[in-house]
Amino acid sequence: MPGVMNRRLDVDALRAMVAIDQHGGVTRAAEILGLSQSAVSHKIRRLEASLDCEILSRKANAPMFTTAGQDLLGYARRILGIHDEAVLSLSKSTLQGKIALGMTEDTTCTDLARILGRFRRLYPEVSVRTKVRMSLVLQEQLSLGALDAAIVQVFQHEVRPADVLLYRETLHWVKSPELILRKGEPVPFLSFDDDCFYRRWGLDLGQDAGAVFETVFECSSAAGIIAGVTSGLGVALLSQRHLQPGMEIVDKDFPKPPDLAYVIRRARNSRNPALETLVREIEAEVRRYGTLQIAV
Amino acid sequence: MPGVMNRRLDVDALRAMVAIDQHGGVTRAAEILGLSQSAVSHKIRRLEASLDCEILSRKANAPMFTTAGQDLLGYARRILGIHDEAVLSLSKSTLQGKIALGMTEDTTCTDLARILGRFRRLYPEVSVRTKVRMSLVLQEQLSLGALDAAIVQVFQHEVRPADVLLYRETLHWVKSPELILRKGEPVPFLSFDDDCFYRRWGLDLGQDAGAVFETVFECSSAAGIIAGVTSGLGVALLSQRHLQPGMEIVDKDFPKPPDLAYVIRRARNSRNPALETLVREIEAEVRRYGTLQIAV
DNA sequence: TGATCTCATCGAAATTTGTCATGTGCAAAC
DNA sequence: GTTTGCACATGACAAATTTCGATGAGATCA
Repeated sequence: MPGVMNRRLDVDALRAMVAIDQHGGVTRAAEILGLSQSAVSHKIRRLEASLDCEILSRKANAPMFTTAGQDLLGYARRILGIHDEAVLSLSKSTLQGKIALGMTEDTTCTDLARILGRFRRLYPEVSVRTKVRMSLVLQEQLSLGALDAAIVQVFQHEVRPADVLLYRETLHWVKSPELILRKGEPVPFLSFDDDCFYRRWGLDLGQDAGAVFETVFECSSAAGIIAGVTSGLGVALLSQRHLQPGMEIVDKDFPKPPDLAYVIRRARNSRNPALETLVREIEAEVRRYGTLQIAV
Repeated sequence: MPGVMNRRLDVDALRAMVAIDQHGGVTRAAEILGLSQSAVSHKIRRLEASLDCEILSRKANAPMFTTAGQDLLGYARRILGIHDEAVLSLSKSTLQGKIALGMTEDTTCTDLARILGRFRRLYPEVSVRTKVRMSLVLQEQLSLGALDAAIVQVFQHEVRPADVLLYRETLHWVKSPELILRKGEPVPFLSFDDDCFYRRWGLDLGQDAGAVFETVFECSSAAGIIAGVTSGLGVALLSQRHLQPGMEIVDKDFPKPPDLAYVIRRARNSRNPALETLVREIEAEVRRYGTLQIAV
């Protein structure tokens, strides 16, 4: 049995435990942490060896964590809380200035509010003003210099080297099971408004693949599109996060849409240390929790 | 500047910081932690690089820690407190049994009481009985099997492989500045009683080196010897911890005594898991705080 | 000035961590 | 029953990090 002196809990291993709990497994936690599945497995193994007790249950139909694992999770959260507070506190510098940050409706959520709130407490001399618009508008305002940075959706292949990738999403074709699509007839399409770049991709699709799309409903909010789908009004393109239990995925009937990427995009020639710090904070938080929770 | 994601504070580096603060320097902290001085120096350097701020002040006549370093010390203590509690809590097992522990008067202190108190709370089924005796008595009782373990003083060269070394001490020859030693006359010697192994070494010295020692005062407590020295009654051998501001160190006038070691010594054939756990707890605590504080 | 002490730095050895490939177990589908 | 897919574990090894010992640099004291 290792002596007490040999028992040192690695902060990153504790963070891995919390990620496993948060995301429901070793493999998903590994993705979030940017490690391989086996690295995370090794970390847990090393914790278990160090403490000489089991943390994850290896039995079927058992909770993921053992009782000891649950106890350690509690300690882990406390340690990580102080650790992260220490890191933030000591990183505090005399940053100042103004930041104009854009975001889309579906990234306007409590997670981001918490990030911004903490940022304000740490850097009271920095003023952050946020604008909520759709992605194409945000991109235009970036190029006009009206925004310093924005969290936008782009297609995976449109990600730029200077973008900070937050996470990716898959788009799905969805409809209600009660909606019957007849061959040879135009497909009723539920569309976000002109500023949604999904819509353009969907309409271009109508020409390229021979399928005919008829826009029967336009709405600028995801909630509206979701309601339209569940009412059986038509077919829509929705990201994975927006899927509802009663929806039918009909990806096989239509061309596969490219993956989406959520990125922080900065205005060109932006050399603002405060902005860099904010970007880093947002990136770190997303890395820890995986996504920015949807507001729906 | 490193992103927030790269900032991970190593628990052992934080522990090194606390040891530096506690013991007044990198070199002493390294001894306590069982590392080389350069390893501790590297640890601090890595913390500083990770946080991109200075922790130790490298200026003369400045406090050891910078302001940021002081802040981080506070966090470090909180993190280590939770960390160590987690380790102890998860190590709790169904230990039981009886332990007879011996200790010398000068290790009977609040530190050890705290250790024993915590041990009792974690392992309520284990009964610990303590006896306070001088080192030679304790060693005899160990060999008789009357004790399971004891914290004893031995000369450095008498440390056994199975002993758990807690810390070392230097012995000094001391007297009061008002005591004048005349050449050719016997040296007045203040002696612990027959059970103190210092005394035997000191009397043997009288034969080996030609100096003549005359025992003018016997006392079994360190406090008594200290009082005799400060009263100018004679010369005594005292450990570093017992030195008082008004004492004059006269090491150059007498042969250099061997260093002392405080060890946990176990009875032979002792195979008690509870005892092993207690030994590890004591060892860990001493490693964290350096010494067991004197009771004087 | 020389001696001593403390911490920093360098080069290399030792240790730890992460990756890749593969193994193992379980559940679902056929 | 077999096959397939998914999740985590394990082994070998490379990469990264930490530690050691030697030495350098600076400060202090006699």
